[in-house]
Amino acid sequence: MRADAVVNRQRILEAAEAVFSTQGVAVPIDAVAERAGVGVGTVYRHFPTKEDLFEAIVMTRLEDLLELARGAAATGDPGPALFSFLQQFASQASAKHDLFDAMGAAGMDFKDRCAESVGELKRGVGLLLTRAQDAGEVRRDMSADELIGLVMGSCQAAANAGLDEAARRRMVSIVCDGIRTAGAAPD
Amino acid sequence: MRADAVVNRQRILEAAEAVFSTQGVAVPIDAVAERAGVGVGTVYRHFPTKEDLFEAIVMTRLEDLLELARGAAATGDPGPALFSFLQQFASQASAKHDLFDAMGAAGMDFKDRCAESVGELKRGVGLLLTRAQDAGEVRRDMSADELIGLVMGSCQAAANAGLDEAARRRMVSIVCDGIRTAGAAPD
DNA sequence: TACTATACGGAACGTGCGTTCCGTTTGTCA
DNA sequence: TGACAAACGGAACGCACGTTCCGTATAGTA
Repeated sequence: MRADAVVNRQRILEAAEAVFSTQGVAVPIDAVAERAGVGVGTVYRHFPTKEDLFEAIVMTRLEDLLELARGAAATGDPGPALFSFLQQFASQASAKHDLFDAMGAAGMDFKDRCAESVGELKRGVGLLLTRAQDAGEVRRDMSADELIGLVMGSCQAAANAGLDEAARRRMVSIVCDGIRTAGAAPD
Repeated sequence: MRADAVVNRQRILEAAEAVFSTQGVAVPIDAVAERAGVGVGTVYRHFPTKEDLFEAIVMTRLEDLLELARGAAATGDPGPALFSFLQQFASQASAKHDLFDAMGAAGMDFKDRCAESVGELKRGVGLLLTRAQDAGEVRRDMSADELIGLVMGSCQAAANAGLDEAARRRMVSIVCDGIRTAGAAPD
């Protein structure tokens, strides 16, 4: 690969990361190209479709989150480990709007391609959840899907309504309190 | 207004109600026209823009919800009144996908037009909330915006993830439990 | 029944965006 | 430095969708 091609590829990835973060998947490819300082043709040589580019960005995001989940699983106290992870998850998702599109329905049919990674992340969260449930700190009548939905939903709603980070943290806290077993300390 | 025009207007409204419910605001006008059994031109004579049509549908939805909120406010026990209202709210929102678009960011700039109704609904929910807070049944460190965000977010996430009604009810229950003051009975 | 204002249908237009194409530029290597 | 493959830029294409336009059909009326 030619040297300038390597540089451009990197620039495109950085531009895409920035633009998708703030605008989500809906942003036109032209915006990515402009930000990267290249023509659209160049973007399409490196990433044959918009989905390919999006996939490249989101995959690393999902892997980071999975890493986070694994780290939490290695932490001592199951309940707090889960709650702390959920806050970090929410923080990531709020900063990177593309994650909404990746995990929810984005219109794009790229869901299939990321399905594996999303599934892996869900299993990771599931592990954290069952561990907390087995420790008796979290109610049993719920799934990882529902938990992720609650947290992602909060993030999305907070973003839509223009709420600040404090509000979002509070919303996630409410979810955490809601999944606690009655006996566990609410603080 | 001519008799056939009256009939068509009604058909268009019914078709729009049905189509927006299941597909949200993203559905093309052609789909509404086809379902109503009329041409697109006819749709546009009755509703000059897509936003006008959408507005007509969503307005009645918002009014219904406001009615629901007022009814709940007249109910005896502040806590249960709020919780029961939230479940009904969620049930409505899940059945009518356009409500997501109406209350969240829909891309469309029709938000301004419904802003008044949405604001009224928010105030209605706010009343229910403060009543429950004053009764000591719900935590004070939260706003109506956050509560609505939590419930709408749950609905949207449940819809995106293909979760069933039972899961959605559980999610809303978790939110309800999360906003309860520590002392209140979780059931 | 004949006339006219009203309403209808759907082809056509404008715009935005994903994607492709091709003439031009540039890195690489002898 | 000269030549060629690789890469570039951006105009152009195709499609989807909101909206408009106009020739045709029809409800209402005398």
